[in-house]
Amino acid sequence: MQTLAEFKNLIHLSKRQICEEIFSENADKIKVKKPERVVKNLAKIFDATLSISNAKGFQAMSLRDLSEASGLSMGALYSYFTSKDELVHMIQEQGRRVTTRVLTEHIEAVQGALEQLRAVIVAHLYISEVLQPWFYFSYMEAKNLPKKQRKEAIVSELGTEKLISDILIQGQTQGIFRLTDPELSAALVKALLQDWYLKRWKYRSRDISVETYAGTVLEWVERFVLV
Amino acid sequence: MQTLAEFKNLIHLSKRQICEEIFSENADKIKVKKPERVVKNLAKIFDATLSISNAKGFQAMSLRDLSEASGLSMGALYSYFTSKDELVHMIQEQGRRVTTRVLTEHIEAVQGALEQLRAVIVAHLYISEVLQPWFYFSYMEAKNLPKKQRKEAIVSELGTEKLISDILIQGQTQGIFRLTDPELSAALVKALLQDWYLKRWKYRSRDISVETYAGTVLEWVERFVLV
DNA sequence: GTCTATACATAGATAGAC
DNA sequence: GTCTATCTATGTATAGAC
Repeated sequence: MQTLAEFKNLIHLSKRQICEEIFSENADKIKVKKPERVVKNLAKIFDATLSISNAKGFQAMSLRDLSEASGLSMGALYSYFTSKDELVHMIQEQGRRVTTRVLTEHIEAVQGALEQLRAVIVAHLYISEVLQPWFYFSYMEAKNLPKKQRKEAIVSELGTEKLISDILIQGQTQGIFRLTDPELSAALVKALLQDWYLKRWKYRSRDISVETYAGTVLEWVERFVLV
Repeated sequence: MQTLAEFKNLIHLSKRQICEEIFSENADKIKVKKPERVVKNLAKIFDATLSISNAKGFQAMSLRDLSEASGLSMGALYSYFTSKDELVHMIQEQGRRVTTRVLTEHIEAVQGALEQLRAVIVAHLYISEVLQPWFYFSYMEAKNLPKKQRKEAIVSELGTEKLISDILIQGQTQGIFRLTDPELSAALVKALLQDWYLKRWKYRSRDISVETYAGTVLEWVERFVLV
């Protein structure tokens, strides 16, 4: 099984690079034009947003809180987004893009249903480890978002689940897996994957590493799906 | 396996009864004195609170929202609680009391580790089905609560998990179960239990009944823990 | 017991100086 | 580009009539 360190090397996912992507996607809405400055300040803004929101909720985070934590004045903040809703949208959009890319790349890198199942499980756990604040935020705030963004979140949730159920179905037609309901099985796998980033405080306090967790999930799933 | 209908008959859990308990626990803080009236209005207030909060978040629910949805004026609301924090505390407290009672009763009703494991899994799924809005609320809002209440929520989370891990350990010493890490296994079981009430929209849209879900979880868990 | 009216604080957002 | 000062809306909570 791939380790987290190997995974990190493979994906080259720097905070800087993510913010650069966000900048180029939202260049029209961001009033500041000097790329280097934008990237630096966006990183501060996103970090602070995730940190405060994950502690007490996005709605409860005032822009004065954000101003203080990010080190930018309220006026300056509004040079990087035009409303609180737009801020959360930028964050959501970018996290989804990265996640989808990483998962599909890891699935396509290997052959065979069992290998692909292992790949998607491990990749999901590792990417949620690397981007834990984003995953937690995304899960917890989804229901509080404006309607359009809520829809996007649901599509995304079902999308990753379909990656898993497709693999399960493929394995079943190949005679490798045996399942009564691949969709339900995929949902349960997803639940195990999500618990990692939802309860990270618990696993950390028990010194459970993501590799240990991944190993256990793989055992559970394989014992259930394999013929 | 017990059905949901049988479970409901067994626990005699009426909304009315729950609100009566809340009343007697908080008689000092509630200004209205006529029991019948209090119970009726508390039910309206709690229903509306859970419904609005689960749609857009407790913090985003204004007391004007709550006033409109419950049919009570803002002034009247404050006859039943003295602050928004106290309202959420009443709700949390009561749900926890009911849940703990139901789970321990169901565990103590049967003998043997495997039977107890089955009992706690099914009971947890069923009680979270009956009180779904409360479970969802409790999970989603826990991190946004004031410090003292947040602690209580964590204690409660770890408490139910310990019910499971104790059973696992007991089964292991009896030679019925084989596990490398009972605590981690209990955590994974809990994750599966929680997914039921966290994603109920998904399971409902797929016509998965709680009995079907319970059956699948039992299969997964048994295949993993049994020697 | 419940209502309406209102006090007071804090929220998001913007204008204009630098 | 960023700041301070400020506008307006909305929040929680309460007072006092009924």
